[in-house]
Amino acid sequence: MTARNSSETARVIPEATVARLPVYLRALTALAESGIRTCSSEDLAVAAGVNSAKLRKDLSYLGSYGTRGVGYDVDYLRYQIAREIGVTQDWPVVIVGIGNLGHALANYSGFRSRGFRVVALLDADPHLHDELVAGVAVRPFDDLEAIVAEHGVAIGVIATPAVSAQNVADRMVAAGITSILNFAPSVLSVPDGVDVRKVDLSIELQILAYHEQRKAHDAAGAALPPVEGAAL
Amino acid sequence: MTARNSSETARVIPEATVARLPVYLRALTALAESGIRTCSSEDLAVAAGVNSAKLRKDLSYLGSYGTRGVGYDVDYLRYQIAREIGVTQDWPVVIVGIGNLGHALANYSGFRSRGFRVVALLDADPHLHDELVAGVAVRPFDDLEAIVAEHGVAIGVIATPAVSAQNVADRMVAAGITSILNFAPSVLSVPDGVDVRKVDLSIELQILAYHEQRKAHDAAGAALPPVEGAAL
DNA sequence: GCCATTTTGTTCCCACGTTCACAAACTCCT
DNA sequence: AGGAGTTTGTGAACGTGGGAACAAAATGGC
Repeated sequence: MTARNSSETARVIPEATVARLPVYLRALTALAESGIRTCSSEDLAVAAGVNSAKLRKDLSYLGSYGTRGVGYDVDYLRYQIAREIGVTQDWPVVIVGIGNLGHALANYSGFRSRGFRVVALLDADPHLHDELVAGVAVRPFDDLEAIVAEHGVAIGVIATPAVSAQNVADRMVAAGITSILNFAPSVLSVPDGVDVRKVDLSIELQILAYHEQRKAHDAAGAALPPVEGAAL
Repeated sequence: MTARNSSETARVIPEATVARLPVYLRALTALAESGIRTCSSEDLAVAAGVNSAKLRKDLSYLGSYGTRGVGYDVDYLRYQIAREIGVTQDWPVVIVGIGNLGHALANYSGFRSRGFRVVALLDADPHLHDELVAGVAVRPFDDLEAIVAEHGVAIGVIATPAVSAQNVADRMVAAGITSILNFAPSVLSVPDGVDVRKVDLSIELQILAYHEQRKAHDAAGAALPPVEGAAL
């Protein structure tokens, strides 16, 4: 029951909607770059790959930013979503674990262009220290606390092997980080109030493999005659 | 109604359950490596970071592999889940787009250890051709069809820039690939029967940023008096 | 053999998310 | 100005998923 700002209405955006807002943002940016000034919910829904009713309901959680009979002003809606997500401000980020994936993340241009600024790359391996990756020098993991304090870092990215991940997360939380993006294949336990999101490359492939196997299985089952030979 | 195997029951596993099976598999592997032979649903639930009731319900979709009053045999359950997902067999995979992320994916050991074999790395850039990445030579993108046909590839990974992603997906589908893991920040349109899963690094960060902003906002809102009354 | 104990498998119920369908509201044309 | 045509915003129905609670089944002690 914290005090609510009077200018905001209900202000309870469902988690599923939050996860789609960045997709809408990207679609709106693409439309804007095509020179399109106005779009209908149907247009935007197609660009974002969702149902238009869902899109309208999602946007309605933010407010009434469209005009009936007309549609949405691309730039205006884009700004409103960006403000809602928080990407109009600058988010300092630290990346821990500069292996192959850490390299790729440090070089990923999609971060900087969306308000995320990589302020430090950390690794426990001394051989990597002072090496420049994407123009940023790799520093010792023990510098974590100083860097977090100096830059006011709230978001940390873990790209270490699984065995180190929990230790890194503990140190991050102790240093004051409250949001963690975890690429290590391990379950992190963190205190309440700390958000963790997990990206697991091999899990995604395994989900695909399951469906792939089912396709093959179903096809074989449909192709073979169920009557003969299939002794029960 | 396609013909069903007589030994299988309903065999409709919810999507949410499918997404968790790889997590259970990983947790079981960790338990097995610790020398644990038997575990309760509670033990496994803790290791996987889920509720034990949910875990039991998930496993019940596969069959009755536990023993009441005892628990689950770790190795047996591990095999059953692996078989259900399909990771007991070998899945040839092609990766298209050998930039920073493509490099990281090619080197990711979590693939090979789970039944996924990278049979080819493809890139349109001739400068990369014949370069060895993780022991595999980079080949021209135009070799896609030949490689898919030769190895019977069903799963493709897209790690190209956004502008190329749809074209790569179209070529993959035409070549016979029916499951795509897309790391490019773009919405792919594919025909029915083709599965696409999307991993978007910057979207994950944006979701964290939203929650981070809300934390800061709530804290400020609790400390400061309401600002302006924007009544209608 | 029988009871107490443990733990699974399942049922029931609630909350969340998705989709349909439609009234409200805006533009444009005559 | 008024009506026809669009398109948003939302209420209501529907489906999926999560969690508590419990009956069923196994073990072990006596």
